[in-house]
Amino acid sequence: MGDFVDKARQGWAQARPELEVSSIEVMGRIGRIGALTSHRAGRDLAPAGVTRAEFDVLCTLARAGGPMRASEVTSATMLSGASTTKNADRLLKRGLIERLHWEHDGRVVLMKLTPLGKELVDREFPKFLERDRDMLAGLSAKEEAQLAALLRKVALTVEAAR
Amino acid sequence: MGDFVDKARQGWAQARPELEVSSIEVMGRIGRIGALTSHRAGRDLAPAGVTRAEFDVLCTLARAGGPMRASEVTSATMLSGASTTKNADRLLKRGLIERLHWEHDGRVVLMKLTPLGKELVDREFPKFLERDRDMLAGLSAKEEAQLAALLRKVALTVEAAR
DNA sequence: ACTATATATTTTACTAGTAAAATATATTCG
DNA sequence: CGAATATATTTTACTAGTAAAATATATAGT
Repeated sequence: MGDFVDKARQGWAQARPELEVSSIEVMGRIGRIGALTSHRAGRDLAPAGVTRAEFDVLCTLARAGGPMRASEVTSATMLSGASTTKNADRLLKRGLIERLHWEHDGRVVLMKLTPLGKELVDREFPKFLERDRDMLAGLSAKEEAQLAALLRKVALTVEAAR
Repeated sequence: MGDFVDKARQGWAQARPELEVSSIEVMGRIGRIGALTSHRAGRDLAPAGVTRAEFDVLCTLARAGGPMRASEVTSATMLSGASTTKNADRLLKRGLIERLHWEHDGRVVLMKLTPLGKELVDREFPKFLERDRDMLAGLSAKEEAQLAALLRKVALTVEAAR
């Protein structure tokens, strides 16, 4: 009994036996796991009234600890600047963040969690972490550490490739 | 010099030292690597005139080797059924797939690559694999196999959690 | 056979995301 | 200083994705 990538590999072995597809064993699984967990998080966040992307913004601000430039939020969330503006509008309307202007540069917009936004993160982020931990339940502590270290290497390569 | 998740962990350690966030070492990296590679693939596919999602449909059909139900394409690509219809419309208009009807069940729509669609996959999929291999260049063969095996375990858990 | 129910896909109405243009502010250099 | 250029964000116009309703076909129960 295999996972999605086992089936995909079998398919390619039949359809294009000459192709060296082994890299999908890693990259294909990363894509699949990422998509599944992102969908799942979106579903679980619906009752809280925020989308996956909005929650991502809130968490980014929560771990920054203080005001953050819109452009920093953009690069952390990997969305476009236009999306950051829209997410900020929606979060503002719900009273979860506030917009500030920076005295040293009038072009810059700072975003900051409101107490209500902090509450939402305090309530939802632990659930998010718990779901993530559940997905790793099949691994020993040692395996989890090994996996993290290997992924870190890949992440550094991918981030360097821009 | 750390990756995105190293920075995120530092942030949480400062902002919420009581939270057990170690699972982001794995799940956060999976999400980040997945998003980065997906963006990259989208950019690289633009000259070929297809989106990342459309290419995913074409590859799914290519490795199936023959006609596939629309619903099977939907579950393989993890998009909604409505998206499959739209992707099929666009790919049809470009002459990359054809739609067939199944004699045994009139509700079913079958999708199948045209020779032009096959050509596109034959041309673009190897580039896609090469980019993936480049992202794994920092790993030894043994490490890559280890990483694949660990991810497979996680994938099975995540897919079972459906 | 006939009604009710289930299934596969498409359509509709809407939301979220983006690229490029527009706006506003800052910096540089003659 | 002041014109040209650079930077940060927002607006505009558009594309892609979705949930739910609609459509079409199939299956089950009587």
